[in-house]
Amino acid sequence: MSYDFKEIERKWQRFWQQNQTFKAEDLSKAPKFYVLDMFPYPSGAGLHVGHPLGYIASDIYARYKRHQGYNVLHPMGYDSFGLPAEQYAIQTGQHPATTTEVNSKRYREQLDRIGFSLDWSREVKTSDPAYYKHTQWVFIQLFQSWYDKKSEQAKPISELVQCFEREGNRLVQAHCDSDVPLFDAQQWLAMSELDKEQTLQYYRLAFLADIDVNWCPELGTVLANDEIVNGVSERGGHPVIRKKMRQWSMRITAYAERLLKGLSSIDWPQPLKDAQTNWIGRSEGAEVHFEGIDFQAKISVFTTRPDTLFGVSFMTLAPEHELVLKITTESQRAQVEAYIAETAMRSELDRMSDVKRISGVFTGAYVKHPFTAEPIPVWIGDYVLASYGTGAVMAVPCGDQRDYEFAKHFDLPIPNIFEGVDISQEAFADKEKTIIANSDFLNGLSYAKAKATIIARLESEGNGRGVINYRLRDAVFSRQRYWGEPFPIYYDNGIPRALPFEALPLELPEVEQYLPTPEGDPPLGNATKWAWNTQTKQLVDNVHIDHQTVFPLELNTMPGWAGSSQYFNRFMDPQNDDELVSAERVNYWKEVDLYIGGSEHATTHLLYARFWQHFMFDLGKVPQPEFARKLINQGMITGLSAIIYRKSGTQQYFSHNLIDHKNAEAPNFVNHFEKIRVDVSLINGNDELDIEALKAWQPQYKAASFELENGVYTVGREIEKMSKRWHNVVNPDQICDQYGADSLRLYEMFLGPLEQSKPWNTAGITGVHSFLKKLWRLYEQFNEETPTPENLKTLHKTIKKVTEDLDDFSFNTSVSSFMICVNELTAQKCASRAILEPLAVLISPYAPHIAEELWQRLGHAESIVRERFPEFDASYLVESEKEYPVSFNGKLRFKLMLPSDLSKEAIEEAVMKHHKTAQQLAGSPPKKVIIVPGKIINIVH
RNA sequence: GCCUUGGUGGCGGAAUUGGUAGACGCGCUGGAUUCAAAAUCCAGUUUCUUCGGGAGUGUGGGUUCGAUUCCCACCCAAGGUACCA
Repeated sequence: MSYDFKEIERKWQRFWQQNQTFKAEDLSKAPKFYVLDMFPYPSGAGLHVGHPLGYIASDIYARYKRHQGYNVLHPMGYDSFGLPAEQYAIQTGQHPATTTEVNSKRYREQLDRIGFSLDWSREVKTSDPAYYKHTQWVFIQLFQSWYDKKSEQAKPISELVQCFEREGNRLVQAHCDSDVPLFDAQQWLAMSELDKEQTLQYYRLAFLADIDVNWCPELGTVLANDEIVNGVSERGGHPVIRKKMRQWSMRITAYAERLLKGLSSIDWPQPLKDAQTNWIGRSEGAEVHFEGIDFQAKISVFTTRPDTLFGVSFMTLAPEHELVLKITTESQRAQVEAYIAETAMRSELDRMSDVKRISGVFTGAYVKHPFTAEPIPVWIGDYVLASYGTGAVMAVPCGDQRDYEFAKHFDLPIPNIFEGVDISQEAFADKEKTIIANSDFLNGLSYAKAKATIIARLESEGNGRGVINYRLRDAVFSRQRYWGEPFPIYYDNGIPRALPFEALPLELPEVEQYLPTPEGDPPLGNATKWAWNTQTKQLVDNVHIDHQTVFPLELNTMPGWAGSSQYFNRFMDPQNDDELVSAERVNYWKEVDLYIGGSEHATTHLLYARFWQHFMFDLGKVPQPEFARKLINQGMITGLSAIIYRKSGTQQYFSHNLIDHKNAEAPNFVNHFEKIRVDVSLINGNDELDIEALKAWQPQYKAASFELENGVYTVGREIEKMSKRWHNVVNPDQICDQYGADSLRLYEMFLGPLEQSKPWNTAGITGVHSFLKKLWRLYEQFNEETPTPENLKTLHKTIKKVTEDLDDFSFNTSVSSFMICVNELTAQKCASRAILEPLAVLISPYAPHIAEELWQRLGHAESIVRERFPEFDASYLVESEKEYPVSFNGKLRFKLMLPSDLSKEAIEEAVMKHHKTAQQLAGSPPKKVIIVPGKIINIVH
């Protein structure tokens, strides 16, 4: 009987489904293990072979852990809110929910064919009201919380209100807006409801604020910084402008320090940790206040080099700085205003394209140096950002290259405050080698000492303080879109109020059009009827849920990352209607033990999800502040595009090597041809084009002529992202049809290290496929014979390697080990049950369908899934490796390799024996004998 | 510019703590089987060579008896980030 993978795979997929083999048991006595993939957005294009890479790896690991006796949670769902479905809706009128439904069904079919051991009973969709009810709940909790710096955690806003009623806000240490006014209890009590609320908005973790946003007129929506690439929207490439709008924000900055510190407690890839660290951008320094000389104000600057305070020769403000117009002298006013207008005009794109340009204007104003009282001129310049630090810098040209260039350009003084340093060509910024000079009480001090000294002095004299600054900004949380979670918020005379939990979910209403309203409201402004939890209708009856009338609803929706920020907890308890997750369940499953997904989410999903998890931890709802203990970034599988070359202006196509790709003078230089990408399925393993198939593919090639080399047309190849556009997409269904799911799984792993990105090339799959056929044959006539030592060595060598590989996620080399194992056993003519049984278990995480079938063939009635993973026995290897010889490499060096677990006596004996041999061969006694314990002995002449 | 990761045959990639570089697979060459093909199996496949042996893991140094592996400098590629004071 031959290896009929189609039949086998169908049979076992059905078996697993019918028996619910992979259903995770909640609150089991067995140790838990939670393996999670980043859930996909179900796009219309379906899966290509790049998508399942991470899923296959996590599936292998999940199956391995089951073999080790763990109760494994391995769920899957869909991140189903998103812009493509909405844009499709705008174009076709098709409801995004319908599109999403169709697409996720297709995803499910494709995933099922690969044979994943997923617990589908826990499937979640972020666009499902039963799911986003809990996303809305988290939002309400954030809205009802503030961050207490004293205890370093979030607390209920009601506590804050009590405190205000008791003593005002003077003693409150909260993470809040810097410009919150101070008040006492009486003043608080005297405030109107609206004023009270506006004050609370400075403290809430989810709050409304007028902020400068990136507005994309084309999409009619606000974009986050990370949704903009090179000044245009990531999706669609539309222009983006700056605009002030009232928006919901998330006070993620409150958690900056904890998000930074938390990184050391989790096992995530270093590049990802670095990306988050840089994104948070902690810098330690000082705030220094400079008194105005001819105006009544202080200007504060943030600096990381307070030690260079005596090197200040001017100050630069951002053009948007609030004091600019106030301090500008009459003689400079025209120039300053012109400069401000000019910078406001410049788009982000312009600013980025010439960052090297030096520009600025003198305001005419002076401030006083806090120690020398020298007058310091105040300039404005667009290299200073309004949104970082205080929007003002003290310029120390001798110690900062940008200040240096600015000073050179405008002919400002460059005083030197460094001992023994030449600054005639460039600034000196090496902190480690700094010795301060010409700086009064700082002379002779190092960077660190000078910094500490001056901060102490600034603080004692009241003109500054040590501060820690972060680059991280609060996250804008409103989107002017339809296809997202509605905010559970209504407005009572302009006061935002949260809906009661009993009214949730506040469902996404039907609309006629998915575009903004003529009045410029978001798409939800088109809705006339809203649905809410009818069971509790009476509870919200006093809230007219109809934005047309007394209590308008919030019309924005939440951004894409809202739904993915707690889904990992929801999988623990997906049917729970009362809570996001019950305490009982989350205390059993705790956290994700292995999380696999792409690195593109480093500063978005992964940062926001950590933020929400820390918040949930503060609420006491989850036992761990970090949601994923270990994370692996799988690499991207790129496509290998196939290119044919058409001579410009003709219908003649030239084979790849008939074209000169380098020499621009050649008549057949590549520039005289058009590069056209054709479907990769038209190409065979040798890069040869099937011309007849090409003609059948697109009619335009029927009339074309082809210039061949050696009778074939060879295509050019280029590695690019897999995309329909480039015709280089390989569909996993095709592979499953032709070679089977087990071949696909093995091949994706065999392609290379999991974390590395690599091109897909279907040609190589025959290797793993014929391996499976060999494996199949090996089991064809199993017997009950006792295995030979040689057989056992082969088996245990493989067990050792595969176990090690699984433990450090080098799945690619395991596939090689399996191949070697099967080749050796075939050569040894071994079909002993004692060998084949453990081998089937060993291989089952990688190729589960064939393993199940072989297991059954060995006479087992039960599925292989709960079988224990075979244990490695070192004695089988040692026995046969004792034979290792002394080697003589021609350079009077002798090496003796011994098995790793010999006794000390045995090693000494071996050394003495080979010492003699060495002497005989070399004609002289060895100079030295190097013994690396347990491993290798070198005898050197 | 800065941060990170990487650079090994025609190709994807192996190589324990430094210890026979190129495992395994693809491709290619030759052979067996076959009327023939497919499939399968066997052998060979870094490179140069006067067949003795040289050279060789991006480049140049260093440490070492010994370096793909460790250290220093540089080059190249990919990804992230950017006037962050």
